[in-house]
Amino acid sequence: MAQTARTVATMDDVAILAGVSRKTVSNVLSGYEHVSVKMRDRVMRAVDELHYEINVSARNLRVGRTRVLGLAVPELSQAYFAELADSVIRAAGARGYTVLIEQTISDSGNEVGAVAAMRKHSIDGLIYSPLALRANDVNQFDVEFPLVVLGEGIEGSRADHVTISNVAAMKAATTHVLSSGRRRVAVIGAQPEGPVATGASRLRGYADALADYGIAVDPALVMTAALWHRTDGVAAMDRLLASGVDFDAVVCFNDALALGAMRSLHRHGRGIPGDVAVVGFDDIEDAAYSTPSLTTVSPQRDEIALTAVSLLIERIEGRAENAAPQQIETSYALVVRESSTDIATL
Amino acid sequence: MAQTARTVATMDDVAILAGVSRKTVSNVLSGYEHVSVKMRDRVMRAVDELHYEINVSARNLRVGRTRVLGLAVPELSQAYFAELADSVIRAAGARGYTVLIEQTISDSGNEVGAVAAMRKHSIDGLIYSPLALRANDVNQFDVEFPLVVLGEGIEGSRADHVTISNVAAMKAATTHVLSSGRRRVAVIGAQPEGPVATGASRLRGYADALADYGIAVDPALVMTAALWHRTDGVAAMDRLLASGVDFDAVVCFNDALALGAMRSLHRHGRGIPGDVAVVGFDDIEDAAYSTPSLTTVSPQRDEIALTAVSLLIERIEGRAENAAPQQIETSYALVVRESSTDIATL
DNA sequence: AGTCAAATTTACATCGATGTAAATTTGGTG
DNA sequence: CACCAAATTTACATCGATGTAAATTTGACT
Repeated sequence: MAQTARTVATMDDVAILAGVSRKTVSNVLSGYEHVSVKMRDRVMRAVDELHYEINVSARNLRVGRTRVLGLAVPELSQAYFAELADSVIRAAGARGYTVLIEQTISDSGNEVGAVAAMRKHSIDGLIYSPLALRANDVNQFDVEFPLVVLGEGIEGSRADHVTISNVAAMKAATTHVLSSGRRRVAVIGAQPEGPVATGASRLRGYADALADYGIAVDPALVMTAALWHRTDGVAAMDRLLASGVDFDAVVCFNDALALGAMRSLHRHGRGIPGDVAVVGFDDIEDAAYSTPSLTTVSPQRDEIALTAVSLLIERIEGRAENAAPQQIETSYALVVRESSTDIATL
Repeated sequence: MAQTARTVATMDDVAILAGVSRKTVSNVLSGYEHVSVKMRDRVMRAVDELHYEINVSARNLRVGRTRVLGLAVPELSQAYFAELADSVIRAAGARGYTVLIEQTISDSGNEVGAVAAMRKHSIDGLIYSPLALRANDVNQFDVEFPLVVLGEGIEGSRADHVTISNVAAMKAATTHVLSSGRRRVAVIGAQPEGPVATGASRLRGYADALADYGIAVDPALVMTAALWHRTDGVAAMDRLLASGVDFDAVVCFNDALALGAMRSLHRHGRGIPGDVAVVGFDDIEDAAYSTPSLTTVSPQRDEIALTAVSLLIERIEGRAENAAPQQIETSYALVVRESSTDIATL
């Protein structure tokens, strides 16, 4: 019987052993306040003796809630999303919720709608971190349960949005390299298929920073990347180098792109930061350990996770039932490391 | 009402609309074979019309299963575990199961037992990937549901174990640097608090390789690391360099340690692979993109995940109820990259 | 001691799907 | 056309916990 599930005590068993009714046991366990100390002790003793654990399915069925939050991310193997998931799991755990992770890339249905249908009864709400949002993605958001989207709000969205200040953060990153005297600043990560929320904002932050220095955006320095994986960063930098255009810095829309770009630069014998300064975005763990270490924009992951989880739980537990959709901006910090400073930091 | 959960159709509603009994609907949906085509169509039309989705809690309560697998890993933010989780989620998904991830580090109870109690009714089985196992951890494994442990089996364990061939893999890695003529091979990752399964095996693989070359293990070259994070790799290499001992290669028990070690070497002006060859273990994504790229042992993550999920589901669905605990070794491959070859690969 | 309100416990229906076993329909045969 | 077996559908109890409302106990106060 080593691996066979044993029969497990039910609330009735506890009640019988304690010599009370089932409801009394339920009251004790759910912390109902008007229960005598004597009763509570008696019941708890029975609970301990039987190693009783509540049957979640039964409670869920009765209450209509599961205390499970969905988290939909493109794929966990991308460091940013893994670290985000880590934070979300902790934040949810602290509030007594567990997290079910969906990977939206290469799962059959890669839209919220699909997740929504599948999970209608198994999650109380969903935190959705899309790769990129387009204007007409709004209708995806019309789902059966509360939804918090990580990323900029889009016109007409009825979901809550939690996002870093993309324009300001990217502007700060770009200004950082400009302030060290560099003037030919390339950018990697623009979306090839037209503007989408996050990418568009980061591009604007880049342009704004240049504008402050009286520099016009040079289209030859704007590299697109369909996805934001390392390999796309390598490809983009390869193209940039092949084009022969002159540049002395590159700001990337995420760290994976930046690490890929550094890989390409290294292979082509360009010095970092001597020939080219590199800046990323996300502050994934690798950024601190790459060679050279990567200057990057650090979003406060824990803050994002906590905010998203709180918002979601408010909606779920009905305290914010009819409140208008919220759009919350979280803070960021520019972490300067070796890839953008000519003087070694250590 | 934007964010309020609406009332949702039940199986009874479908039955009424289709003009049949509830059980007939259930039969159609669960794929019972003796259902007329006419009936099936009629029911499915009603299902579509009402956008009916089955209530998982109710089904779980009735069948006593949840079709949810637990996955306990130390922390998702470590690339290896994130990539593993990715694979497990896909493998489980293909079998119609979903995955609930537990992080065992810094969650209140960091033992399987704790997970077990909490999740008794919410998961059908657990895949446990411990950081390190000691002999007396076996008693943790006496839980209410099927358990598959990722890592070497330990004496007396009644769980199934799925593991890479640690001795062989580490021996191959060590032999690789020896075969290129290096003779002073350091190792990072030995467990300071006495031997535990995985670390002990990898250390043995290292020693075996040296033995084949007639070299004795030099304790001065064996560096411990309490955890296997990048920062521990940095610390270990710092200590090694500070000790002044001579070495021309280092094999590490995982990639994070190796990347940390490379970071330290780089900072101290040692060339890789010129002065020191570096080899890791795990083949996380960063390994391919580090500078220089990292030679490492690649466990077949998908194979591990698939094997673990299959074993677990066999136990859950009762087809292997009383079979003896299994111990399955999965394959590995040595991926040679720049960090161990003097001739640049690209 | 008698009353009444508050405190506490109890009985019972209910959440939604499924297994069992009985009831009914369908179809093939002689 | 009657009859039996096979195919299909139906009724009903059940999984385990919780909310409602009624029943009972407790206790304060006159």
